[in-house]
Amino acid sequence: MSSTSQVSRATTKLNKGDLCNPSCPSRGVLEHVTSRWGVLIFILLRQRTHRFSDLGRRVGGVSQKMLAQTLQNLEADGFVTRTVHPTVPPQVEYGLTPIGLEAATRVQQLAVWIEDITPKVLQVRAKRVRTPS
Amino acid sequence: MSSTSQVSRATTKLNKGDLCNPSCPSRGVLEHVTSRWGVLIFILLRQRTHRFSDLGRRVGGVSQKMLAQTLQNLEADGFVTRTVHPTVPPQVEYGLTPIGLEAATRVQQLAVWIEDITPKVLQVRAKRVRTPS
DNA sequence: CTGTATCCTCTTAGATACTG
DNA sequence: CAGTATCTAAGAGGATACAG
Repeated sequence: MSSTSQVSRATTKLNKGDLCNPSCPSRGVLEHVTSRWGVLIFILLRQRTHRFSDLGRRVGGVSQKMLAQTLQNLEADGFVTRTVHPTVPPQVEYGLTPIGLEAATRVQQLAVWIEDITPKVLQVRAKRVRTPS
Repeated sequence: MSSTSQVSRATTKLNKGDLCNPSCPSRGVLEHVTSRWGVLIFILLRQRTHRFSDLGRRVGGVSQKMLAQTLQNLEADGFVTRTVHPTVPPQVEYGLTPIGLEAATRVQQLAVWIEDITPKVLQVRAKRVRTPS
């Protein structure tokens, strides 16, 4: 508990291809980006900016809590912008930073590919249900 | 439990860009591929085939249970091959199918990019800690 | 409208022990 | 070696109520 020297070195040092290391900070970033709701938020924000309730309505099955939490993570990482319009009632606009747009593009490319091959995956899954031997 | 008509229609129909729909099957596939351990397994298997304990050693922080579970998911989806060599002691070789290789390549591209921008993300996070206003 | 706070449930995931 | 089974702890996540 008291040996911090190793830890501090581990968290400040960023080795390439070190994702398999549990203390690699990139792992946290990757998990934010590829998180269940993060992916969908990226895809929606890439089309246009959205308001909070907007996102809540379009992302099927998300709760307010997880929506807020995911948005805060992505904002803290510098992917998402949060703009408060001083109107009444309050209106908050979520968008993407330049780096967020790049992330969104990459994530969506992966998502589109997944959608493309999903039929094939479903076929494979279905076959595996057959009685083996 | 007995009304299968609605469900079967929902699961067989694959609309493009329908990821926001909670019942879209692509969401499950995407979650397998981008899962915490799935990403790392893809990256390792892209280099070469690995044995079970091999993966367990190289993927930092994974338990046998999660390793087996993730591998089974990816195998059931048709991304990962599992070859049992009838030796003693038993030896099981995990590798990638053609479609798995494609997935691994895309996943790794994303991972590499994340590693690239992680320093920037850490800077943003650090700044947010400063006293606001 | 945009959240936060609380409570509560259910899944995930790790540790350990055990089997073929 | 390559898993499975079981137990348990921690966290994800949802519903509701409430605040600014």
